[in-house]
Amino acid sequence: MGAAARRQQHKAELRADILAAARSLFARQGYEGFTMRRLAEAIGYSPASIYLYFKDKNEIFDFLVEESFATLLAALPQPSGAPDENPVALLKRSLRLYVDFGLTHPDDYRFAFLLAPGTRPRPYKQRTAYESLRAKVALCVGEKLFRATDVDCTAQALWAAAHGITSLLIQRPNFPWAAREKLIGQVLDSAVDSLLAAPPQRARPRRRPAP
Amino acid sequence: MGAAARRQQHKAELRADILAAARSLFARQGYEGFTMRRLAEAIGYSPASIYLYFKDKNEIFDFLVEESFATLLAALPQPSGAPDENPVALLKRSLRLYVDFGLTHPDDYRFAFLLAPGTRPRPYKQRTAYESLRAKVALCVGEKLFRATDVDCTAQALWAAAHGITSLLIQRPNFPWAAREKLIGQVLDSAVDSLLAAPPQRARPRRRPAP
Amino acid sequence: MGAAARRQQHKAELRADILAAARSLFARQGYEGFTMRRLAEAIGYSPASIYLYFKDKNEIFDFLVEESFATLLAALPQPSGAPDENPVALLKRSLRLYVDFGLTHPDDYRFAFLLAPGTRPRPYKQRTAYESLRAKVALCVGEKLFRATDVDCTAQALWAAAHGITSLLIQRPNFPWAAREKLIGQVLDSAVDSLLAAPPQRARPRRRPAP
Amino acid sequence: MGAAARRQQHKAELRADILAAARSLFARQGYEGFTMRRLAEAIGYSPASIYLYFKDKNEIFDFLVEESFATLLAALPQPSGAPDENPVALLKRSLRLYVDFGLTHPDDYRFAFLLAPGTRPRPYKQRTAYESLRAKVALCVGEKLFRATDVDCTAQALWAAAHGITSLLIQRPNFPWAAREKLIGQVLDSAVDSLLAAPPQRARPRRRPAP
DNA sequence: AATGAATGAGAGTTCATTCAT
DNA sequence: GATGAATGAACTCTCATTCAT
Repeated sequence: MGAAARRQQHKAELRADILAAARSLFARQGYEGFTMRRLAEAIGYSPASIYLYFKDKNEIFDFLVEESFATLLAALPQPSGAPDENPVALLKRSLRLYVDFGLTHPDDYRFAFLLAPGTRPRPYKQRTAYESLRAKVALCVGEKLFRATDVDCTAQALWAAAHGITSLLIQRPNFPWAAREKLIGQVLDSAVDSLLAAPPQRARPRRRPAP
Repeated sequence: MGAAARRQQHKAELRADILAAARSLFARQGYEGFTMRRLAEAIGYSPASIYLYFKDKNEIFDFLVEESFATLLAALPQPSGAPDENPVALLKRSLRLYVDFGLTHPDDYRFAFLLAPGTRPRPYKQRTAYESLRAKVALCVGEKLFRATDVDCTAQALWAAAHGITSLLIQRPNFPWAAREKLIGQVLDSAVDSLLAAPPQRARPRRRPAP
Repeated sequence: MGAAARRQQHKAELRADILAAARSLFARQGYEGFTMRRLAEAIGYSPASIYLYFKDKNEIFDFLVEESFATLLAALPQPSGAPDENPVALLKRSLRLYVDFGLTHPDDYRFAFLLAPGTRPRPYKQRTAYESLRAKVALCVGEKLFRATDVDCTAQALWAAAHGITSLLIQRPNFPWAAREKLIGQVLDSAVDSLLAAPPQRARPRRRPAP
Repeated sequence: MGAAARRQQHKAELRADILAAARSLFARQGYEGFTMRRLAEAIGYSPASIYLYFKDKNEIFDFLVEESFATLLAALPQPSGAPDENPVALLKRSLRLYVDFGLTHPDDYRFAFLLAPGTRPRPYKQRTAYESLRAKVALCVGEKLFRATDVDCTAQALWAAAHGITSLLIQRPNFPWAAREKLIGQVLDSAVDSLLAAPPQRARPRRRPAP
């Protein structure tokens, strides 16, 4: 029994090693630049061994995509997570977490949104991440905090903004970007604030003298 | 003479055919997935024939990237194009043209911004497109039409928004997007309007008379 | 254990087969005329298999050149081999062994001295073979057995003679050569005997008794 | 007529240009490294044009080999050239001219004796050059100037010596050779002098008779 | 469970050569 | 006479994958 368990554990560990190495290679070399030989080398096993754990190169790729979405979902705040929080604040926090996830897990983000999606179109968990965002937007709309009422359109516009800055920062690391914090803040604030039913504090020109 | 001219023209046409086929293949298969043999098949010639027109695979790719940027630049409104236009309106029109370019020339957009930029880092015309946007933002800032004064940060935030919606629409054609017009409008309006020194007309709750 | 050993041996044998076939092909076709495909066919394996044993075509070629020089060096008599031997006799024996090596290992000789040396210039073991000859000449000169005192010039002249007859016999197998033994003997004897301080026994008309 | 003659001459000139360029390329790159494209470039014509003058690559090569032998033959002294000359002196002069020809026309020498002869075995004019040497040796033997009586064996031994030094000097230009003049002299003198019926004056310190 | 050995398929590229113009 | 255009065949080398051990 102990031996079997140990074997089981070794197998799980090796599988995890393969996936970790594969993720790094895929992210660094792209789908086609990735080779099973290099993966085998990276984990210190023979190429043939990989086939004991995965059917083929594609299966590894697909698994990683799924996993990356799962990781992303886990990183986003759960709708029920902070019950008393202002829905707009929650939304902003979510968007910010989304961007931060991309910047701290660029490989995952690449898998989820940037890697060869045209070539290999399949219905991933992708939708779920969007649903998570949509739910938070729906909350704001439901509480009439937003002028707009089209939940889908609004959620998608926010996603576009968040994805835009995230993907650019990841894919163009050598571009002379402005201060990262300020830049991300401006993108997200612009996207959210302009939706508010009442102009946000910070944005309103104070003291309007009576005519 | 007539024969020479005809030959000249045929050559130019074939060259254009090769480029068109190559662009499509690169965009659909990525850099590594693209093969000279498939390109040859696509144009109905032998692989060797391609080498009469281009030195190698790389030269084709590089040419297409440059060309795509050039096409994009040509599609953007020239700064001096409409002298009397409101700078903000010009900026909005530019962003809209940028998005439209991506949607009507998705392959070009892919070459310019989505294809394997990390793997093959080279100094493309990329920067010029950004400069074009930056100049328009500078105009708005110069005329104090924007609250923000950091030209780079603002321009980059706008680029992020435009790129975000463009790339998502291109790369996820099967996603159940909201009405395209409305969606694009919302993304760009949000991004620009929130920058304005005075709240935009349309967005401001008109003087609500005290009851 | 037995299985591993058997595998080991098979691998070594196959490697040797590849080298043998490659040597023959290189010698018959020259560097450029040699192809990996033909080599693969010659050994009854796929082209890809060769790459399990050698990095590339160049590595095979380089190995064969080195090996041929090593084989030649091993075939030459060691200077300290026969301490009591007359230095001139040792020298003659060396030259004769050199020629015999070329004739019995024509492919090796081709690699060492005839194959595309201008095109692929590299610092092979070449020099060592010459040093071996030079040392023997130096012995003769040191013991004042030769008239000449320029060791290098003498050694090189002897090399030229030996190389001349060897290379001609190898490269022109269809030429109507005189009796091989006699021919080689004449070339080498001429080259060495003419160097002797005192006319060699055999060549001098013995003590002519006064009539 | 004038036009036709001019055309004729142009054709002959171009043909000569092709051959000259081809010789240089073959000698520098070897048989396989030579390409029709490079040849075309060298002469400033299109590859197709070459085929108006020569059937194919092989024909060019074969012609050059023949031509090189012809050039060599022309360089050797004609047997009847210097009627009163000492046959041994004539022989020595011939051998020396042979070596000098190789050193001053290394490309020709390569074609005649060094280039891929195993791969493309054909009955060239080769024999004639040997016959020329053989005739001179026969003269010496006929006049009893040599101890040896085997004309073929002797001629071949001399050829071997001359070829040995010539080919080494051509193929190993970077080897640290002794003074060229001295080296060639030693090789040829050794080869010829050792054949003489009576030891040559110069070489043996004869018992100096008291005056 | 692990792998050494092997390979069919295919990559980019270059070649000698042909032929209509 | 000259060539631009074209190509079939061949090149070296790498890939994902299989299978006996």
